[in-house]
Amino acid sequence: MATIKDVARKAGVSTATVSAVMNDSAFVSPELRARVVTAIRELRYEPSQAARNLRRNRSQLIALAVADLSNPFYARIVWSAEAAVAAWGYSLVLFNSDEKPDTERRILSRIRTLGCDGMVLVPVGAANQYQPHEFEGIATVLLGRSIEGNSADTVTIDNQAAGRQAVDYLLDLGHRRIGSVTGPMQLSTSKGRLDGMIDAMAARGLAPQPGHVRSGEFREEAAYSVARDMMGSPDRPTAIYVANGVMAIGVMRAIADLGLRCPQDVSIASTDTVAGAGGLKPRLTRTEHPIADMTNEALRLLVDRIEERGSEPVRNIVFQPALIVGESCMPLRVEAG
Amino acid sequence: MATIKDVARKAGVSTATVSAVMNDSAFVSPELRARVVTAIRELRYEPSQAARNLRRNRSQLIALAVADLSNPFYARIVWSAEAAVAAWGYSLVLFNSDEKPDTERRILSRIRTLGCDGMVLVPVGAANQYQPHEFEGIATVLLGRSIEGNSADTVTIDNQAAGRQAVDYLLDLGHRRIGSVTGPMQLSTSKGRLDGMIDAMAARGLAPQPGHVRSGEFREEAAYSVARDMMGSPDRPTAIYVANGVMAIGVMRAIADLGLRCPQDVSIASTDTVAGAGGLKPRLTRTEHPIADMTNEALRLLVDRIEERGSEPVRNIVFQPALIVGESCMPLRVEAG
DNA sequence: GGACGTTAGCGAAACGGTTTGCTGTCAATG
DNA sequence: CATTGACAGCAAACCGTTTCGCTAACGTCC
Repeated sequence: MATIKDVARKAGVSTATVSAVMNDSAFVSPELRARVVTAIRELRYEPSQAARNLRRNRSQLIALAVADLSNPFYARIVWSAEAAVAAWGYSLVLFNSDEKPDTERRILSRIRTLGCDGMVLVPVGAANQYQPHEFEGIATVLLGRSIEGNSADTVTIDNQAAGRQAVDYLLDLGHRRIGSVTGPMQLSTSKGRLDGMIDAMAARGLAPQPGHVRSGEFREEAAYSVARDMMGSPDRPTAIYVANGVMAIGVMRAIADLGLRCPQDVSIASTDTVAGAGGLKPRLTRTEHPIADMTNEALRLLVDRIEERGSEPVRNIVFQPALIVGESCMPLRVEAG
Repeated sequence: MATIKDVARKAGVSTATVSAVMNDSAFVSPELRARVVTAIRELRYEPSQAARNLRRNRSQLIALAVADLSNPFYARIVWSAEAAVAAWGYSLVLFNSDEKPDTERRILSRIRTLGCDGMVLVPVGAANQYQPHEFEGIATVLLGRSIEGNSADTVTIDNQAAGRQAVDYLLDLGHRRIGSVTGPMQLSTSKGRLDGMIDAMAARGLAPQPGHVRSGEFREEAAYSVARDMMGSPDRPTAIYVANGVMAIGVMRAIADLGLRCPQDVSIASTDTVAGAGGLKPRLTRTEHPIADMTNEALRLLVDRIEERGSEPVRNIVFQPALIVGESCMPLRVEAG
């Protein structure tokens, strides 16, 4: 590996001049510049990022820590984030906390020692599990979920609106006994979506029955067993609002295994899905997030923080969900004429 | 941020001693060790990875460059790779070449300047597009696809076997007019799978009709238009072998849009799918790859190369595909008694 | 008791860049 | 002609570690 000294020697100049040429950081006469450029090409010189990092105290690395890489929703975020990070001239270091606060803690520490210039984090823990020093000295944007009391920038969706939209749709179809399969209650997303549901029902003088609201991990399996349990009883709901995409798949599987049909016997609406890349039948009625836009915005905010160093006020960007009507819902059949 | 010098001063020792304590690289008397440990804790000292990288010429970074992050197949690889990389004590830097050789070239250069200790690459170009120096001095494992003439370790599947298995299955169902929608011919995967198909047919004295073999980008849209074209003509095939998962979705969509049914009118078999996370209906008959195993193996080989420095012989690991029978194929209906 | 081996710990030289003065040159100016 | 200013380019300091080679101090053995 050629170093800057080799280039300098070959071109008959000082290393400072080579550095100036590399970075366009000072004027260099055309003649010398040409000699340097030639030497660089001939030696196939590439500057050592490590040395540069040490001196500049920068790493050109942006960390992304998502909650669950097996979830297509996060895979989609990763896709967008890679493109955005590259476009800003950084490289993406990827972490998966797998919804485990302990793993997340290790990741935060790792991000710190790697010296990443900034991080985009989808937090998985309850607000009180975070230490302030875990965020000190590193630009941070929280994506999708927020942490109460944390002073980082956030990019989220309006979860209450999502729950409200989906459940309003079910109510408009005539459903009254509506259940919900939702995520862990310590997460802002789960809580917001459920609140939205309760709002929507309350606005019509209704409330979900106690046994019809179940929460569990944001995973297909958890949703499957919860739904199977809930839908087994005779006073089962006629419609279900599911808080995320992979859970919706679990719920649909549970319903099929119970011998029920969707949408004829049970209507299903969800939030946040990318499930099945369009191939799932019936296609889910759902509220979608503008994932790519959200991710781009998160990186815009982050790069802004990294490069401005300024202490602008905290920014909380909230995106609105949009209802996408599929084939997973039907008007309530009146059971006795 | 406290440096090693601050710690040394506070503990009344030299930086060499602090370093020895940090790395357990030399014997330090219990007394001094205790003083150093205290100082480290009190100053909340964390060594600068940048300085360490410069000195050790290591970055603890492993790069993964995949061909298409929007493809669930690669998303699955990313998931496995993140876990494996973390388990080996490295961090994952992720790149997406988006099937573009130019982008890939930039990525390779970026990986080099970042000083990644190694890389796992899903190559997207033809063999003659690579310069030997692009792989010099950095441990490399090619995953999924190989590059003819390249001396890196590889982890691939037996593509011919995959094509053969899938097409044999279609032949066993009685199909004779079998078509194929496959990927770009400069890729080892596309070529191998098609060869396998041709082998299987040749073994029964058959050959695909010229217009029934179409290749295009490994994308849903490309497959859609190619399939629509091929299936529009009256002598259309009764079965199609599709070379990858996202293409299979495109083909199924094309068939539905042409008013044909799968499997009643057209049987479809594919290779390499993770499509639709199990939700796709009808479920595809396909040959699957052990993606997680392949990825783990790739990282095992890579870490081995990184840490052994030895010049063991090149290793080419080939995994066997397995046929998974879904509902997308039917026996050929005899058209005239 | 001197020669010699061990060994804990230290000082200083790397590692490969960037950046800050500083120097020497040359043209313009009074 | 002496002074000044602009400016191209350089030498050296610096970033925060690791590591090599050395030095004392100490115990051992003839």
